[in-house]
Amino acid sequence: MTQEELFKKLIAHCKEYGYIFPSSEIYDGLGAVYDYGQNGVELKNNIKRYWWESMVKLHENIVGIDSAIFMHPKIWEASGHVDAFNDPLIDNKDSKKRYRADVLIEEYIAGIRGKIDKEIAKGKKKFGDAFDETQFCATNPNILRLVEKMEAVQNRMREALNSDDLDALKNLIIDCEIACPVSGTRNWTEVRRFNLMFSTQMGSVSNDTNLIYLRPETAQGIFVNFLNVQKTGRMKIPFGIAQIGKAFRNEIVARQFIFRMREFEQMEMQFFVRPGEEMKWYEYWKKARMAWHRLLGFGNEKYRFHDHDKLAHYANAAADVEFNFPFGFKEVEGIHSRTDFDLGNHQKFSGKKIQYFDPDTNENYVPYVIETSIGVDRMTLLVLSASYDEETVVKENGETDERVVLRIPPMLAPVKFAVLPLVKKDGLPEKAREIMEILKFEHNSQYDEKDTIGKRYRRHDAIGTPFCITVDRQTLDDDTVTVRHRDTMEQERVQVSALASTLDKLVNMKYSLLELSRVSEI
RNA sequence: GCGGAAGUAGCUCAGUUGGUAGAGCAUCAGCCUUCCAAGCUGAGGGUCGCGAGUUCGAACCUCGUCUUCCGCUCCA
Repeated sequence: MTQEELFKKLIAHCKEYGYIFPSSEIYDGLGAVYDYGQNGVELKNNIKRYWWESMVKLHENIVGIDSAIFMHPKIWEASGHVDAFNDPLIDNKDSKKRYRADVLIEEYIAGIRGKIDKEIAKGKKKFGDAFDETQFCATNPNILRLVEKMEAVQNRMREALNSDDLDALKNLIIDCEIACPVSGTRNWTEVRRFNLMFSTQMGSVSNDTNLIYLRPETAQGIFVNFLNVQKTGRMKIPFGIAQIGKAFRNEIVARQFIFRMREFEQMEMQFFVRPGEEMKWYEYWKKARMAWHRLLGFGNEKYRFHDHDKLAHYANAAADVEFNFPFGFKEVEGIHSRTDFDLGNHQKFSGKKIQYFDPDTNENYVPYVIETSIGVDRMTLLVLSASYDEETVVKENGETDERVVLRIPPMLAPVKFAVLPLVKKDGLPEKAREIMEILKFEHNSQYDEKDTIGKRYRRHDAIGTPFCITVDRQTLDDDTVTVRHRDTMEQERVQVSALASTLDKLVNMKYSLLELSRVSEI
């Protein structure tokens, strides 16, 4: 089976077993929007809890917040999103390549500048020591012509960008005879502007409304609350603020199931540090985050770091945690050293002093920030794709059979226990209900008496239930049940009175967190 | 956005040169009772993605449109 087939099967499985549905499906769906079903929401909540507790519960210097999706429009100017997320784009119809229209023109201008430099170099060679660059440029006809052309192009571009005239940009590209570097043709589409931020209006009176953006990332909610949290929580640097929440990006291309959605959920933690110490903490968080991933036990070889060469406008170091999805190694989490860019810019744009007085150094400064930012939906997809397995089982009579099993780490599984009476008579259902009444207060449990026991086991394999507890006639005699393990299909007999405590060790998240706190110590 | 592939029951898919829809599994009810999915009986469920066009007649042909998957690009 190819990875592509596997991915398609996974998507079908997610729908069939109540994990993930296309949004608005009865109306033909809505592009790149998905809903989580009865099992998906449990898995997603467990992932969020694993993250939140590993951050907020295990670190006494990390606290959480929950900031609003609507924020003051100026925040997105300060963060750089208004500029960075608002590109004029143009496609070459032959090569199918997409470019930023202004970048194409900038490159063209750079080309002219190169020609001018060449002319100057020629002049230098010709006149030697007597060469006067200013004089030369003011008189050389070739240079004068090139400069005039360059300035004309620059002016036209500036004018077009300032007046938001996309047709003028297109015309400029046509007039300059700019060709696609790949195809070499000048077969261009219209210039279009893609604002990656969703917007809406705030205020109900139409002529008195403000344009409000849906946040494209949760991080800014943390930065603008830096002082609130630092002061009210009496936080001392280094400390972190964590947040889980929805963010929205109007992606041009949103695909690959829940990997890239227009509405998505992030788990972000901004860690504030003393300037100059950021690289130490950057390394710390790279290590700590990788440990968090690896503890899930999907195999260390499925993860790798991708260090960025080209950095975003806010960062001085950045790495991605990549996971080997069915469609290749892709980013699931980013760890960024954001310097003082965000807090500094908010200080500038808001006019409020956003600084920290460090009692150890007796200094006031704008803290540096290390960010860890992970996509909840991507993490959910990671768990599902890593857990999905089609296993060939050999039956007692020698025949082979296939079972589909989601090997979700027990602490993340939507349903922990299934309580099953072997048959639907002789008081077994009643006994099973009794056990159910105990277990349902411990962990998410399901009762099922329909169909043969084998069918029920397979049904729970398919949704990833780690343990099936089967009540048989022997249970009525000695108060023991069979515990059937999802991964090995092995069974053991356990006293009903010991059931909750025995199984708790296998499914309770706290044991994993304990393990994590050991491995992340530096 | 452009190109490629696809869309028929909850799922996987049949459906002949155009003649008003089928199977298996699943679901529900009942019978049976057996620790690894296929025992028996019965039932429900589809305006064939949507909209036009051609035709006496369209799941099938034509056009448009929507959605999904793959490639290009970006990112959590």
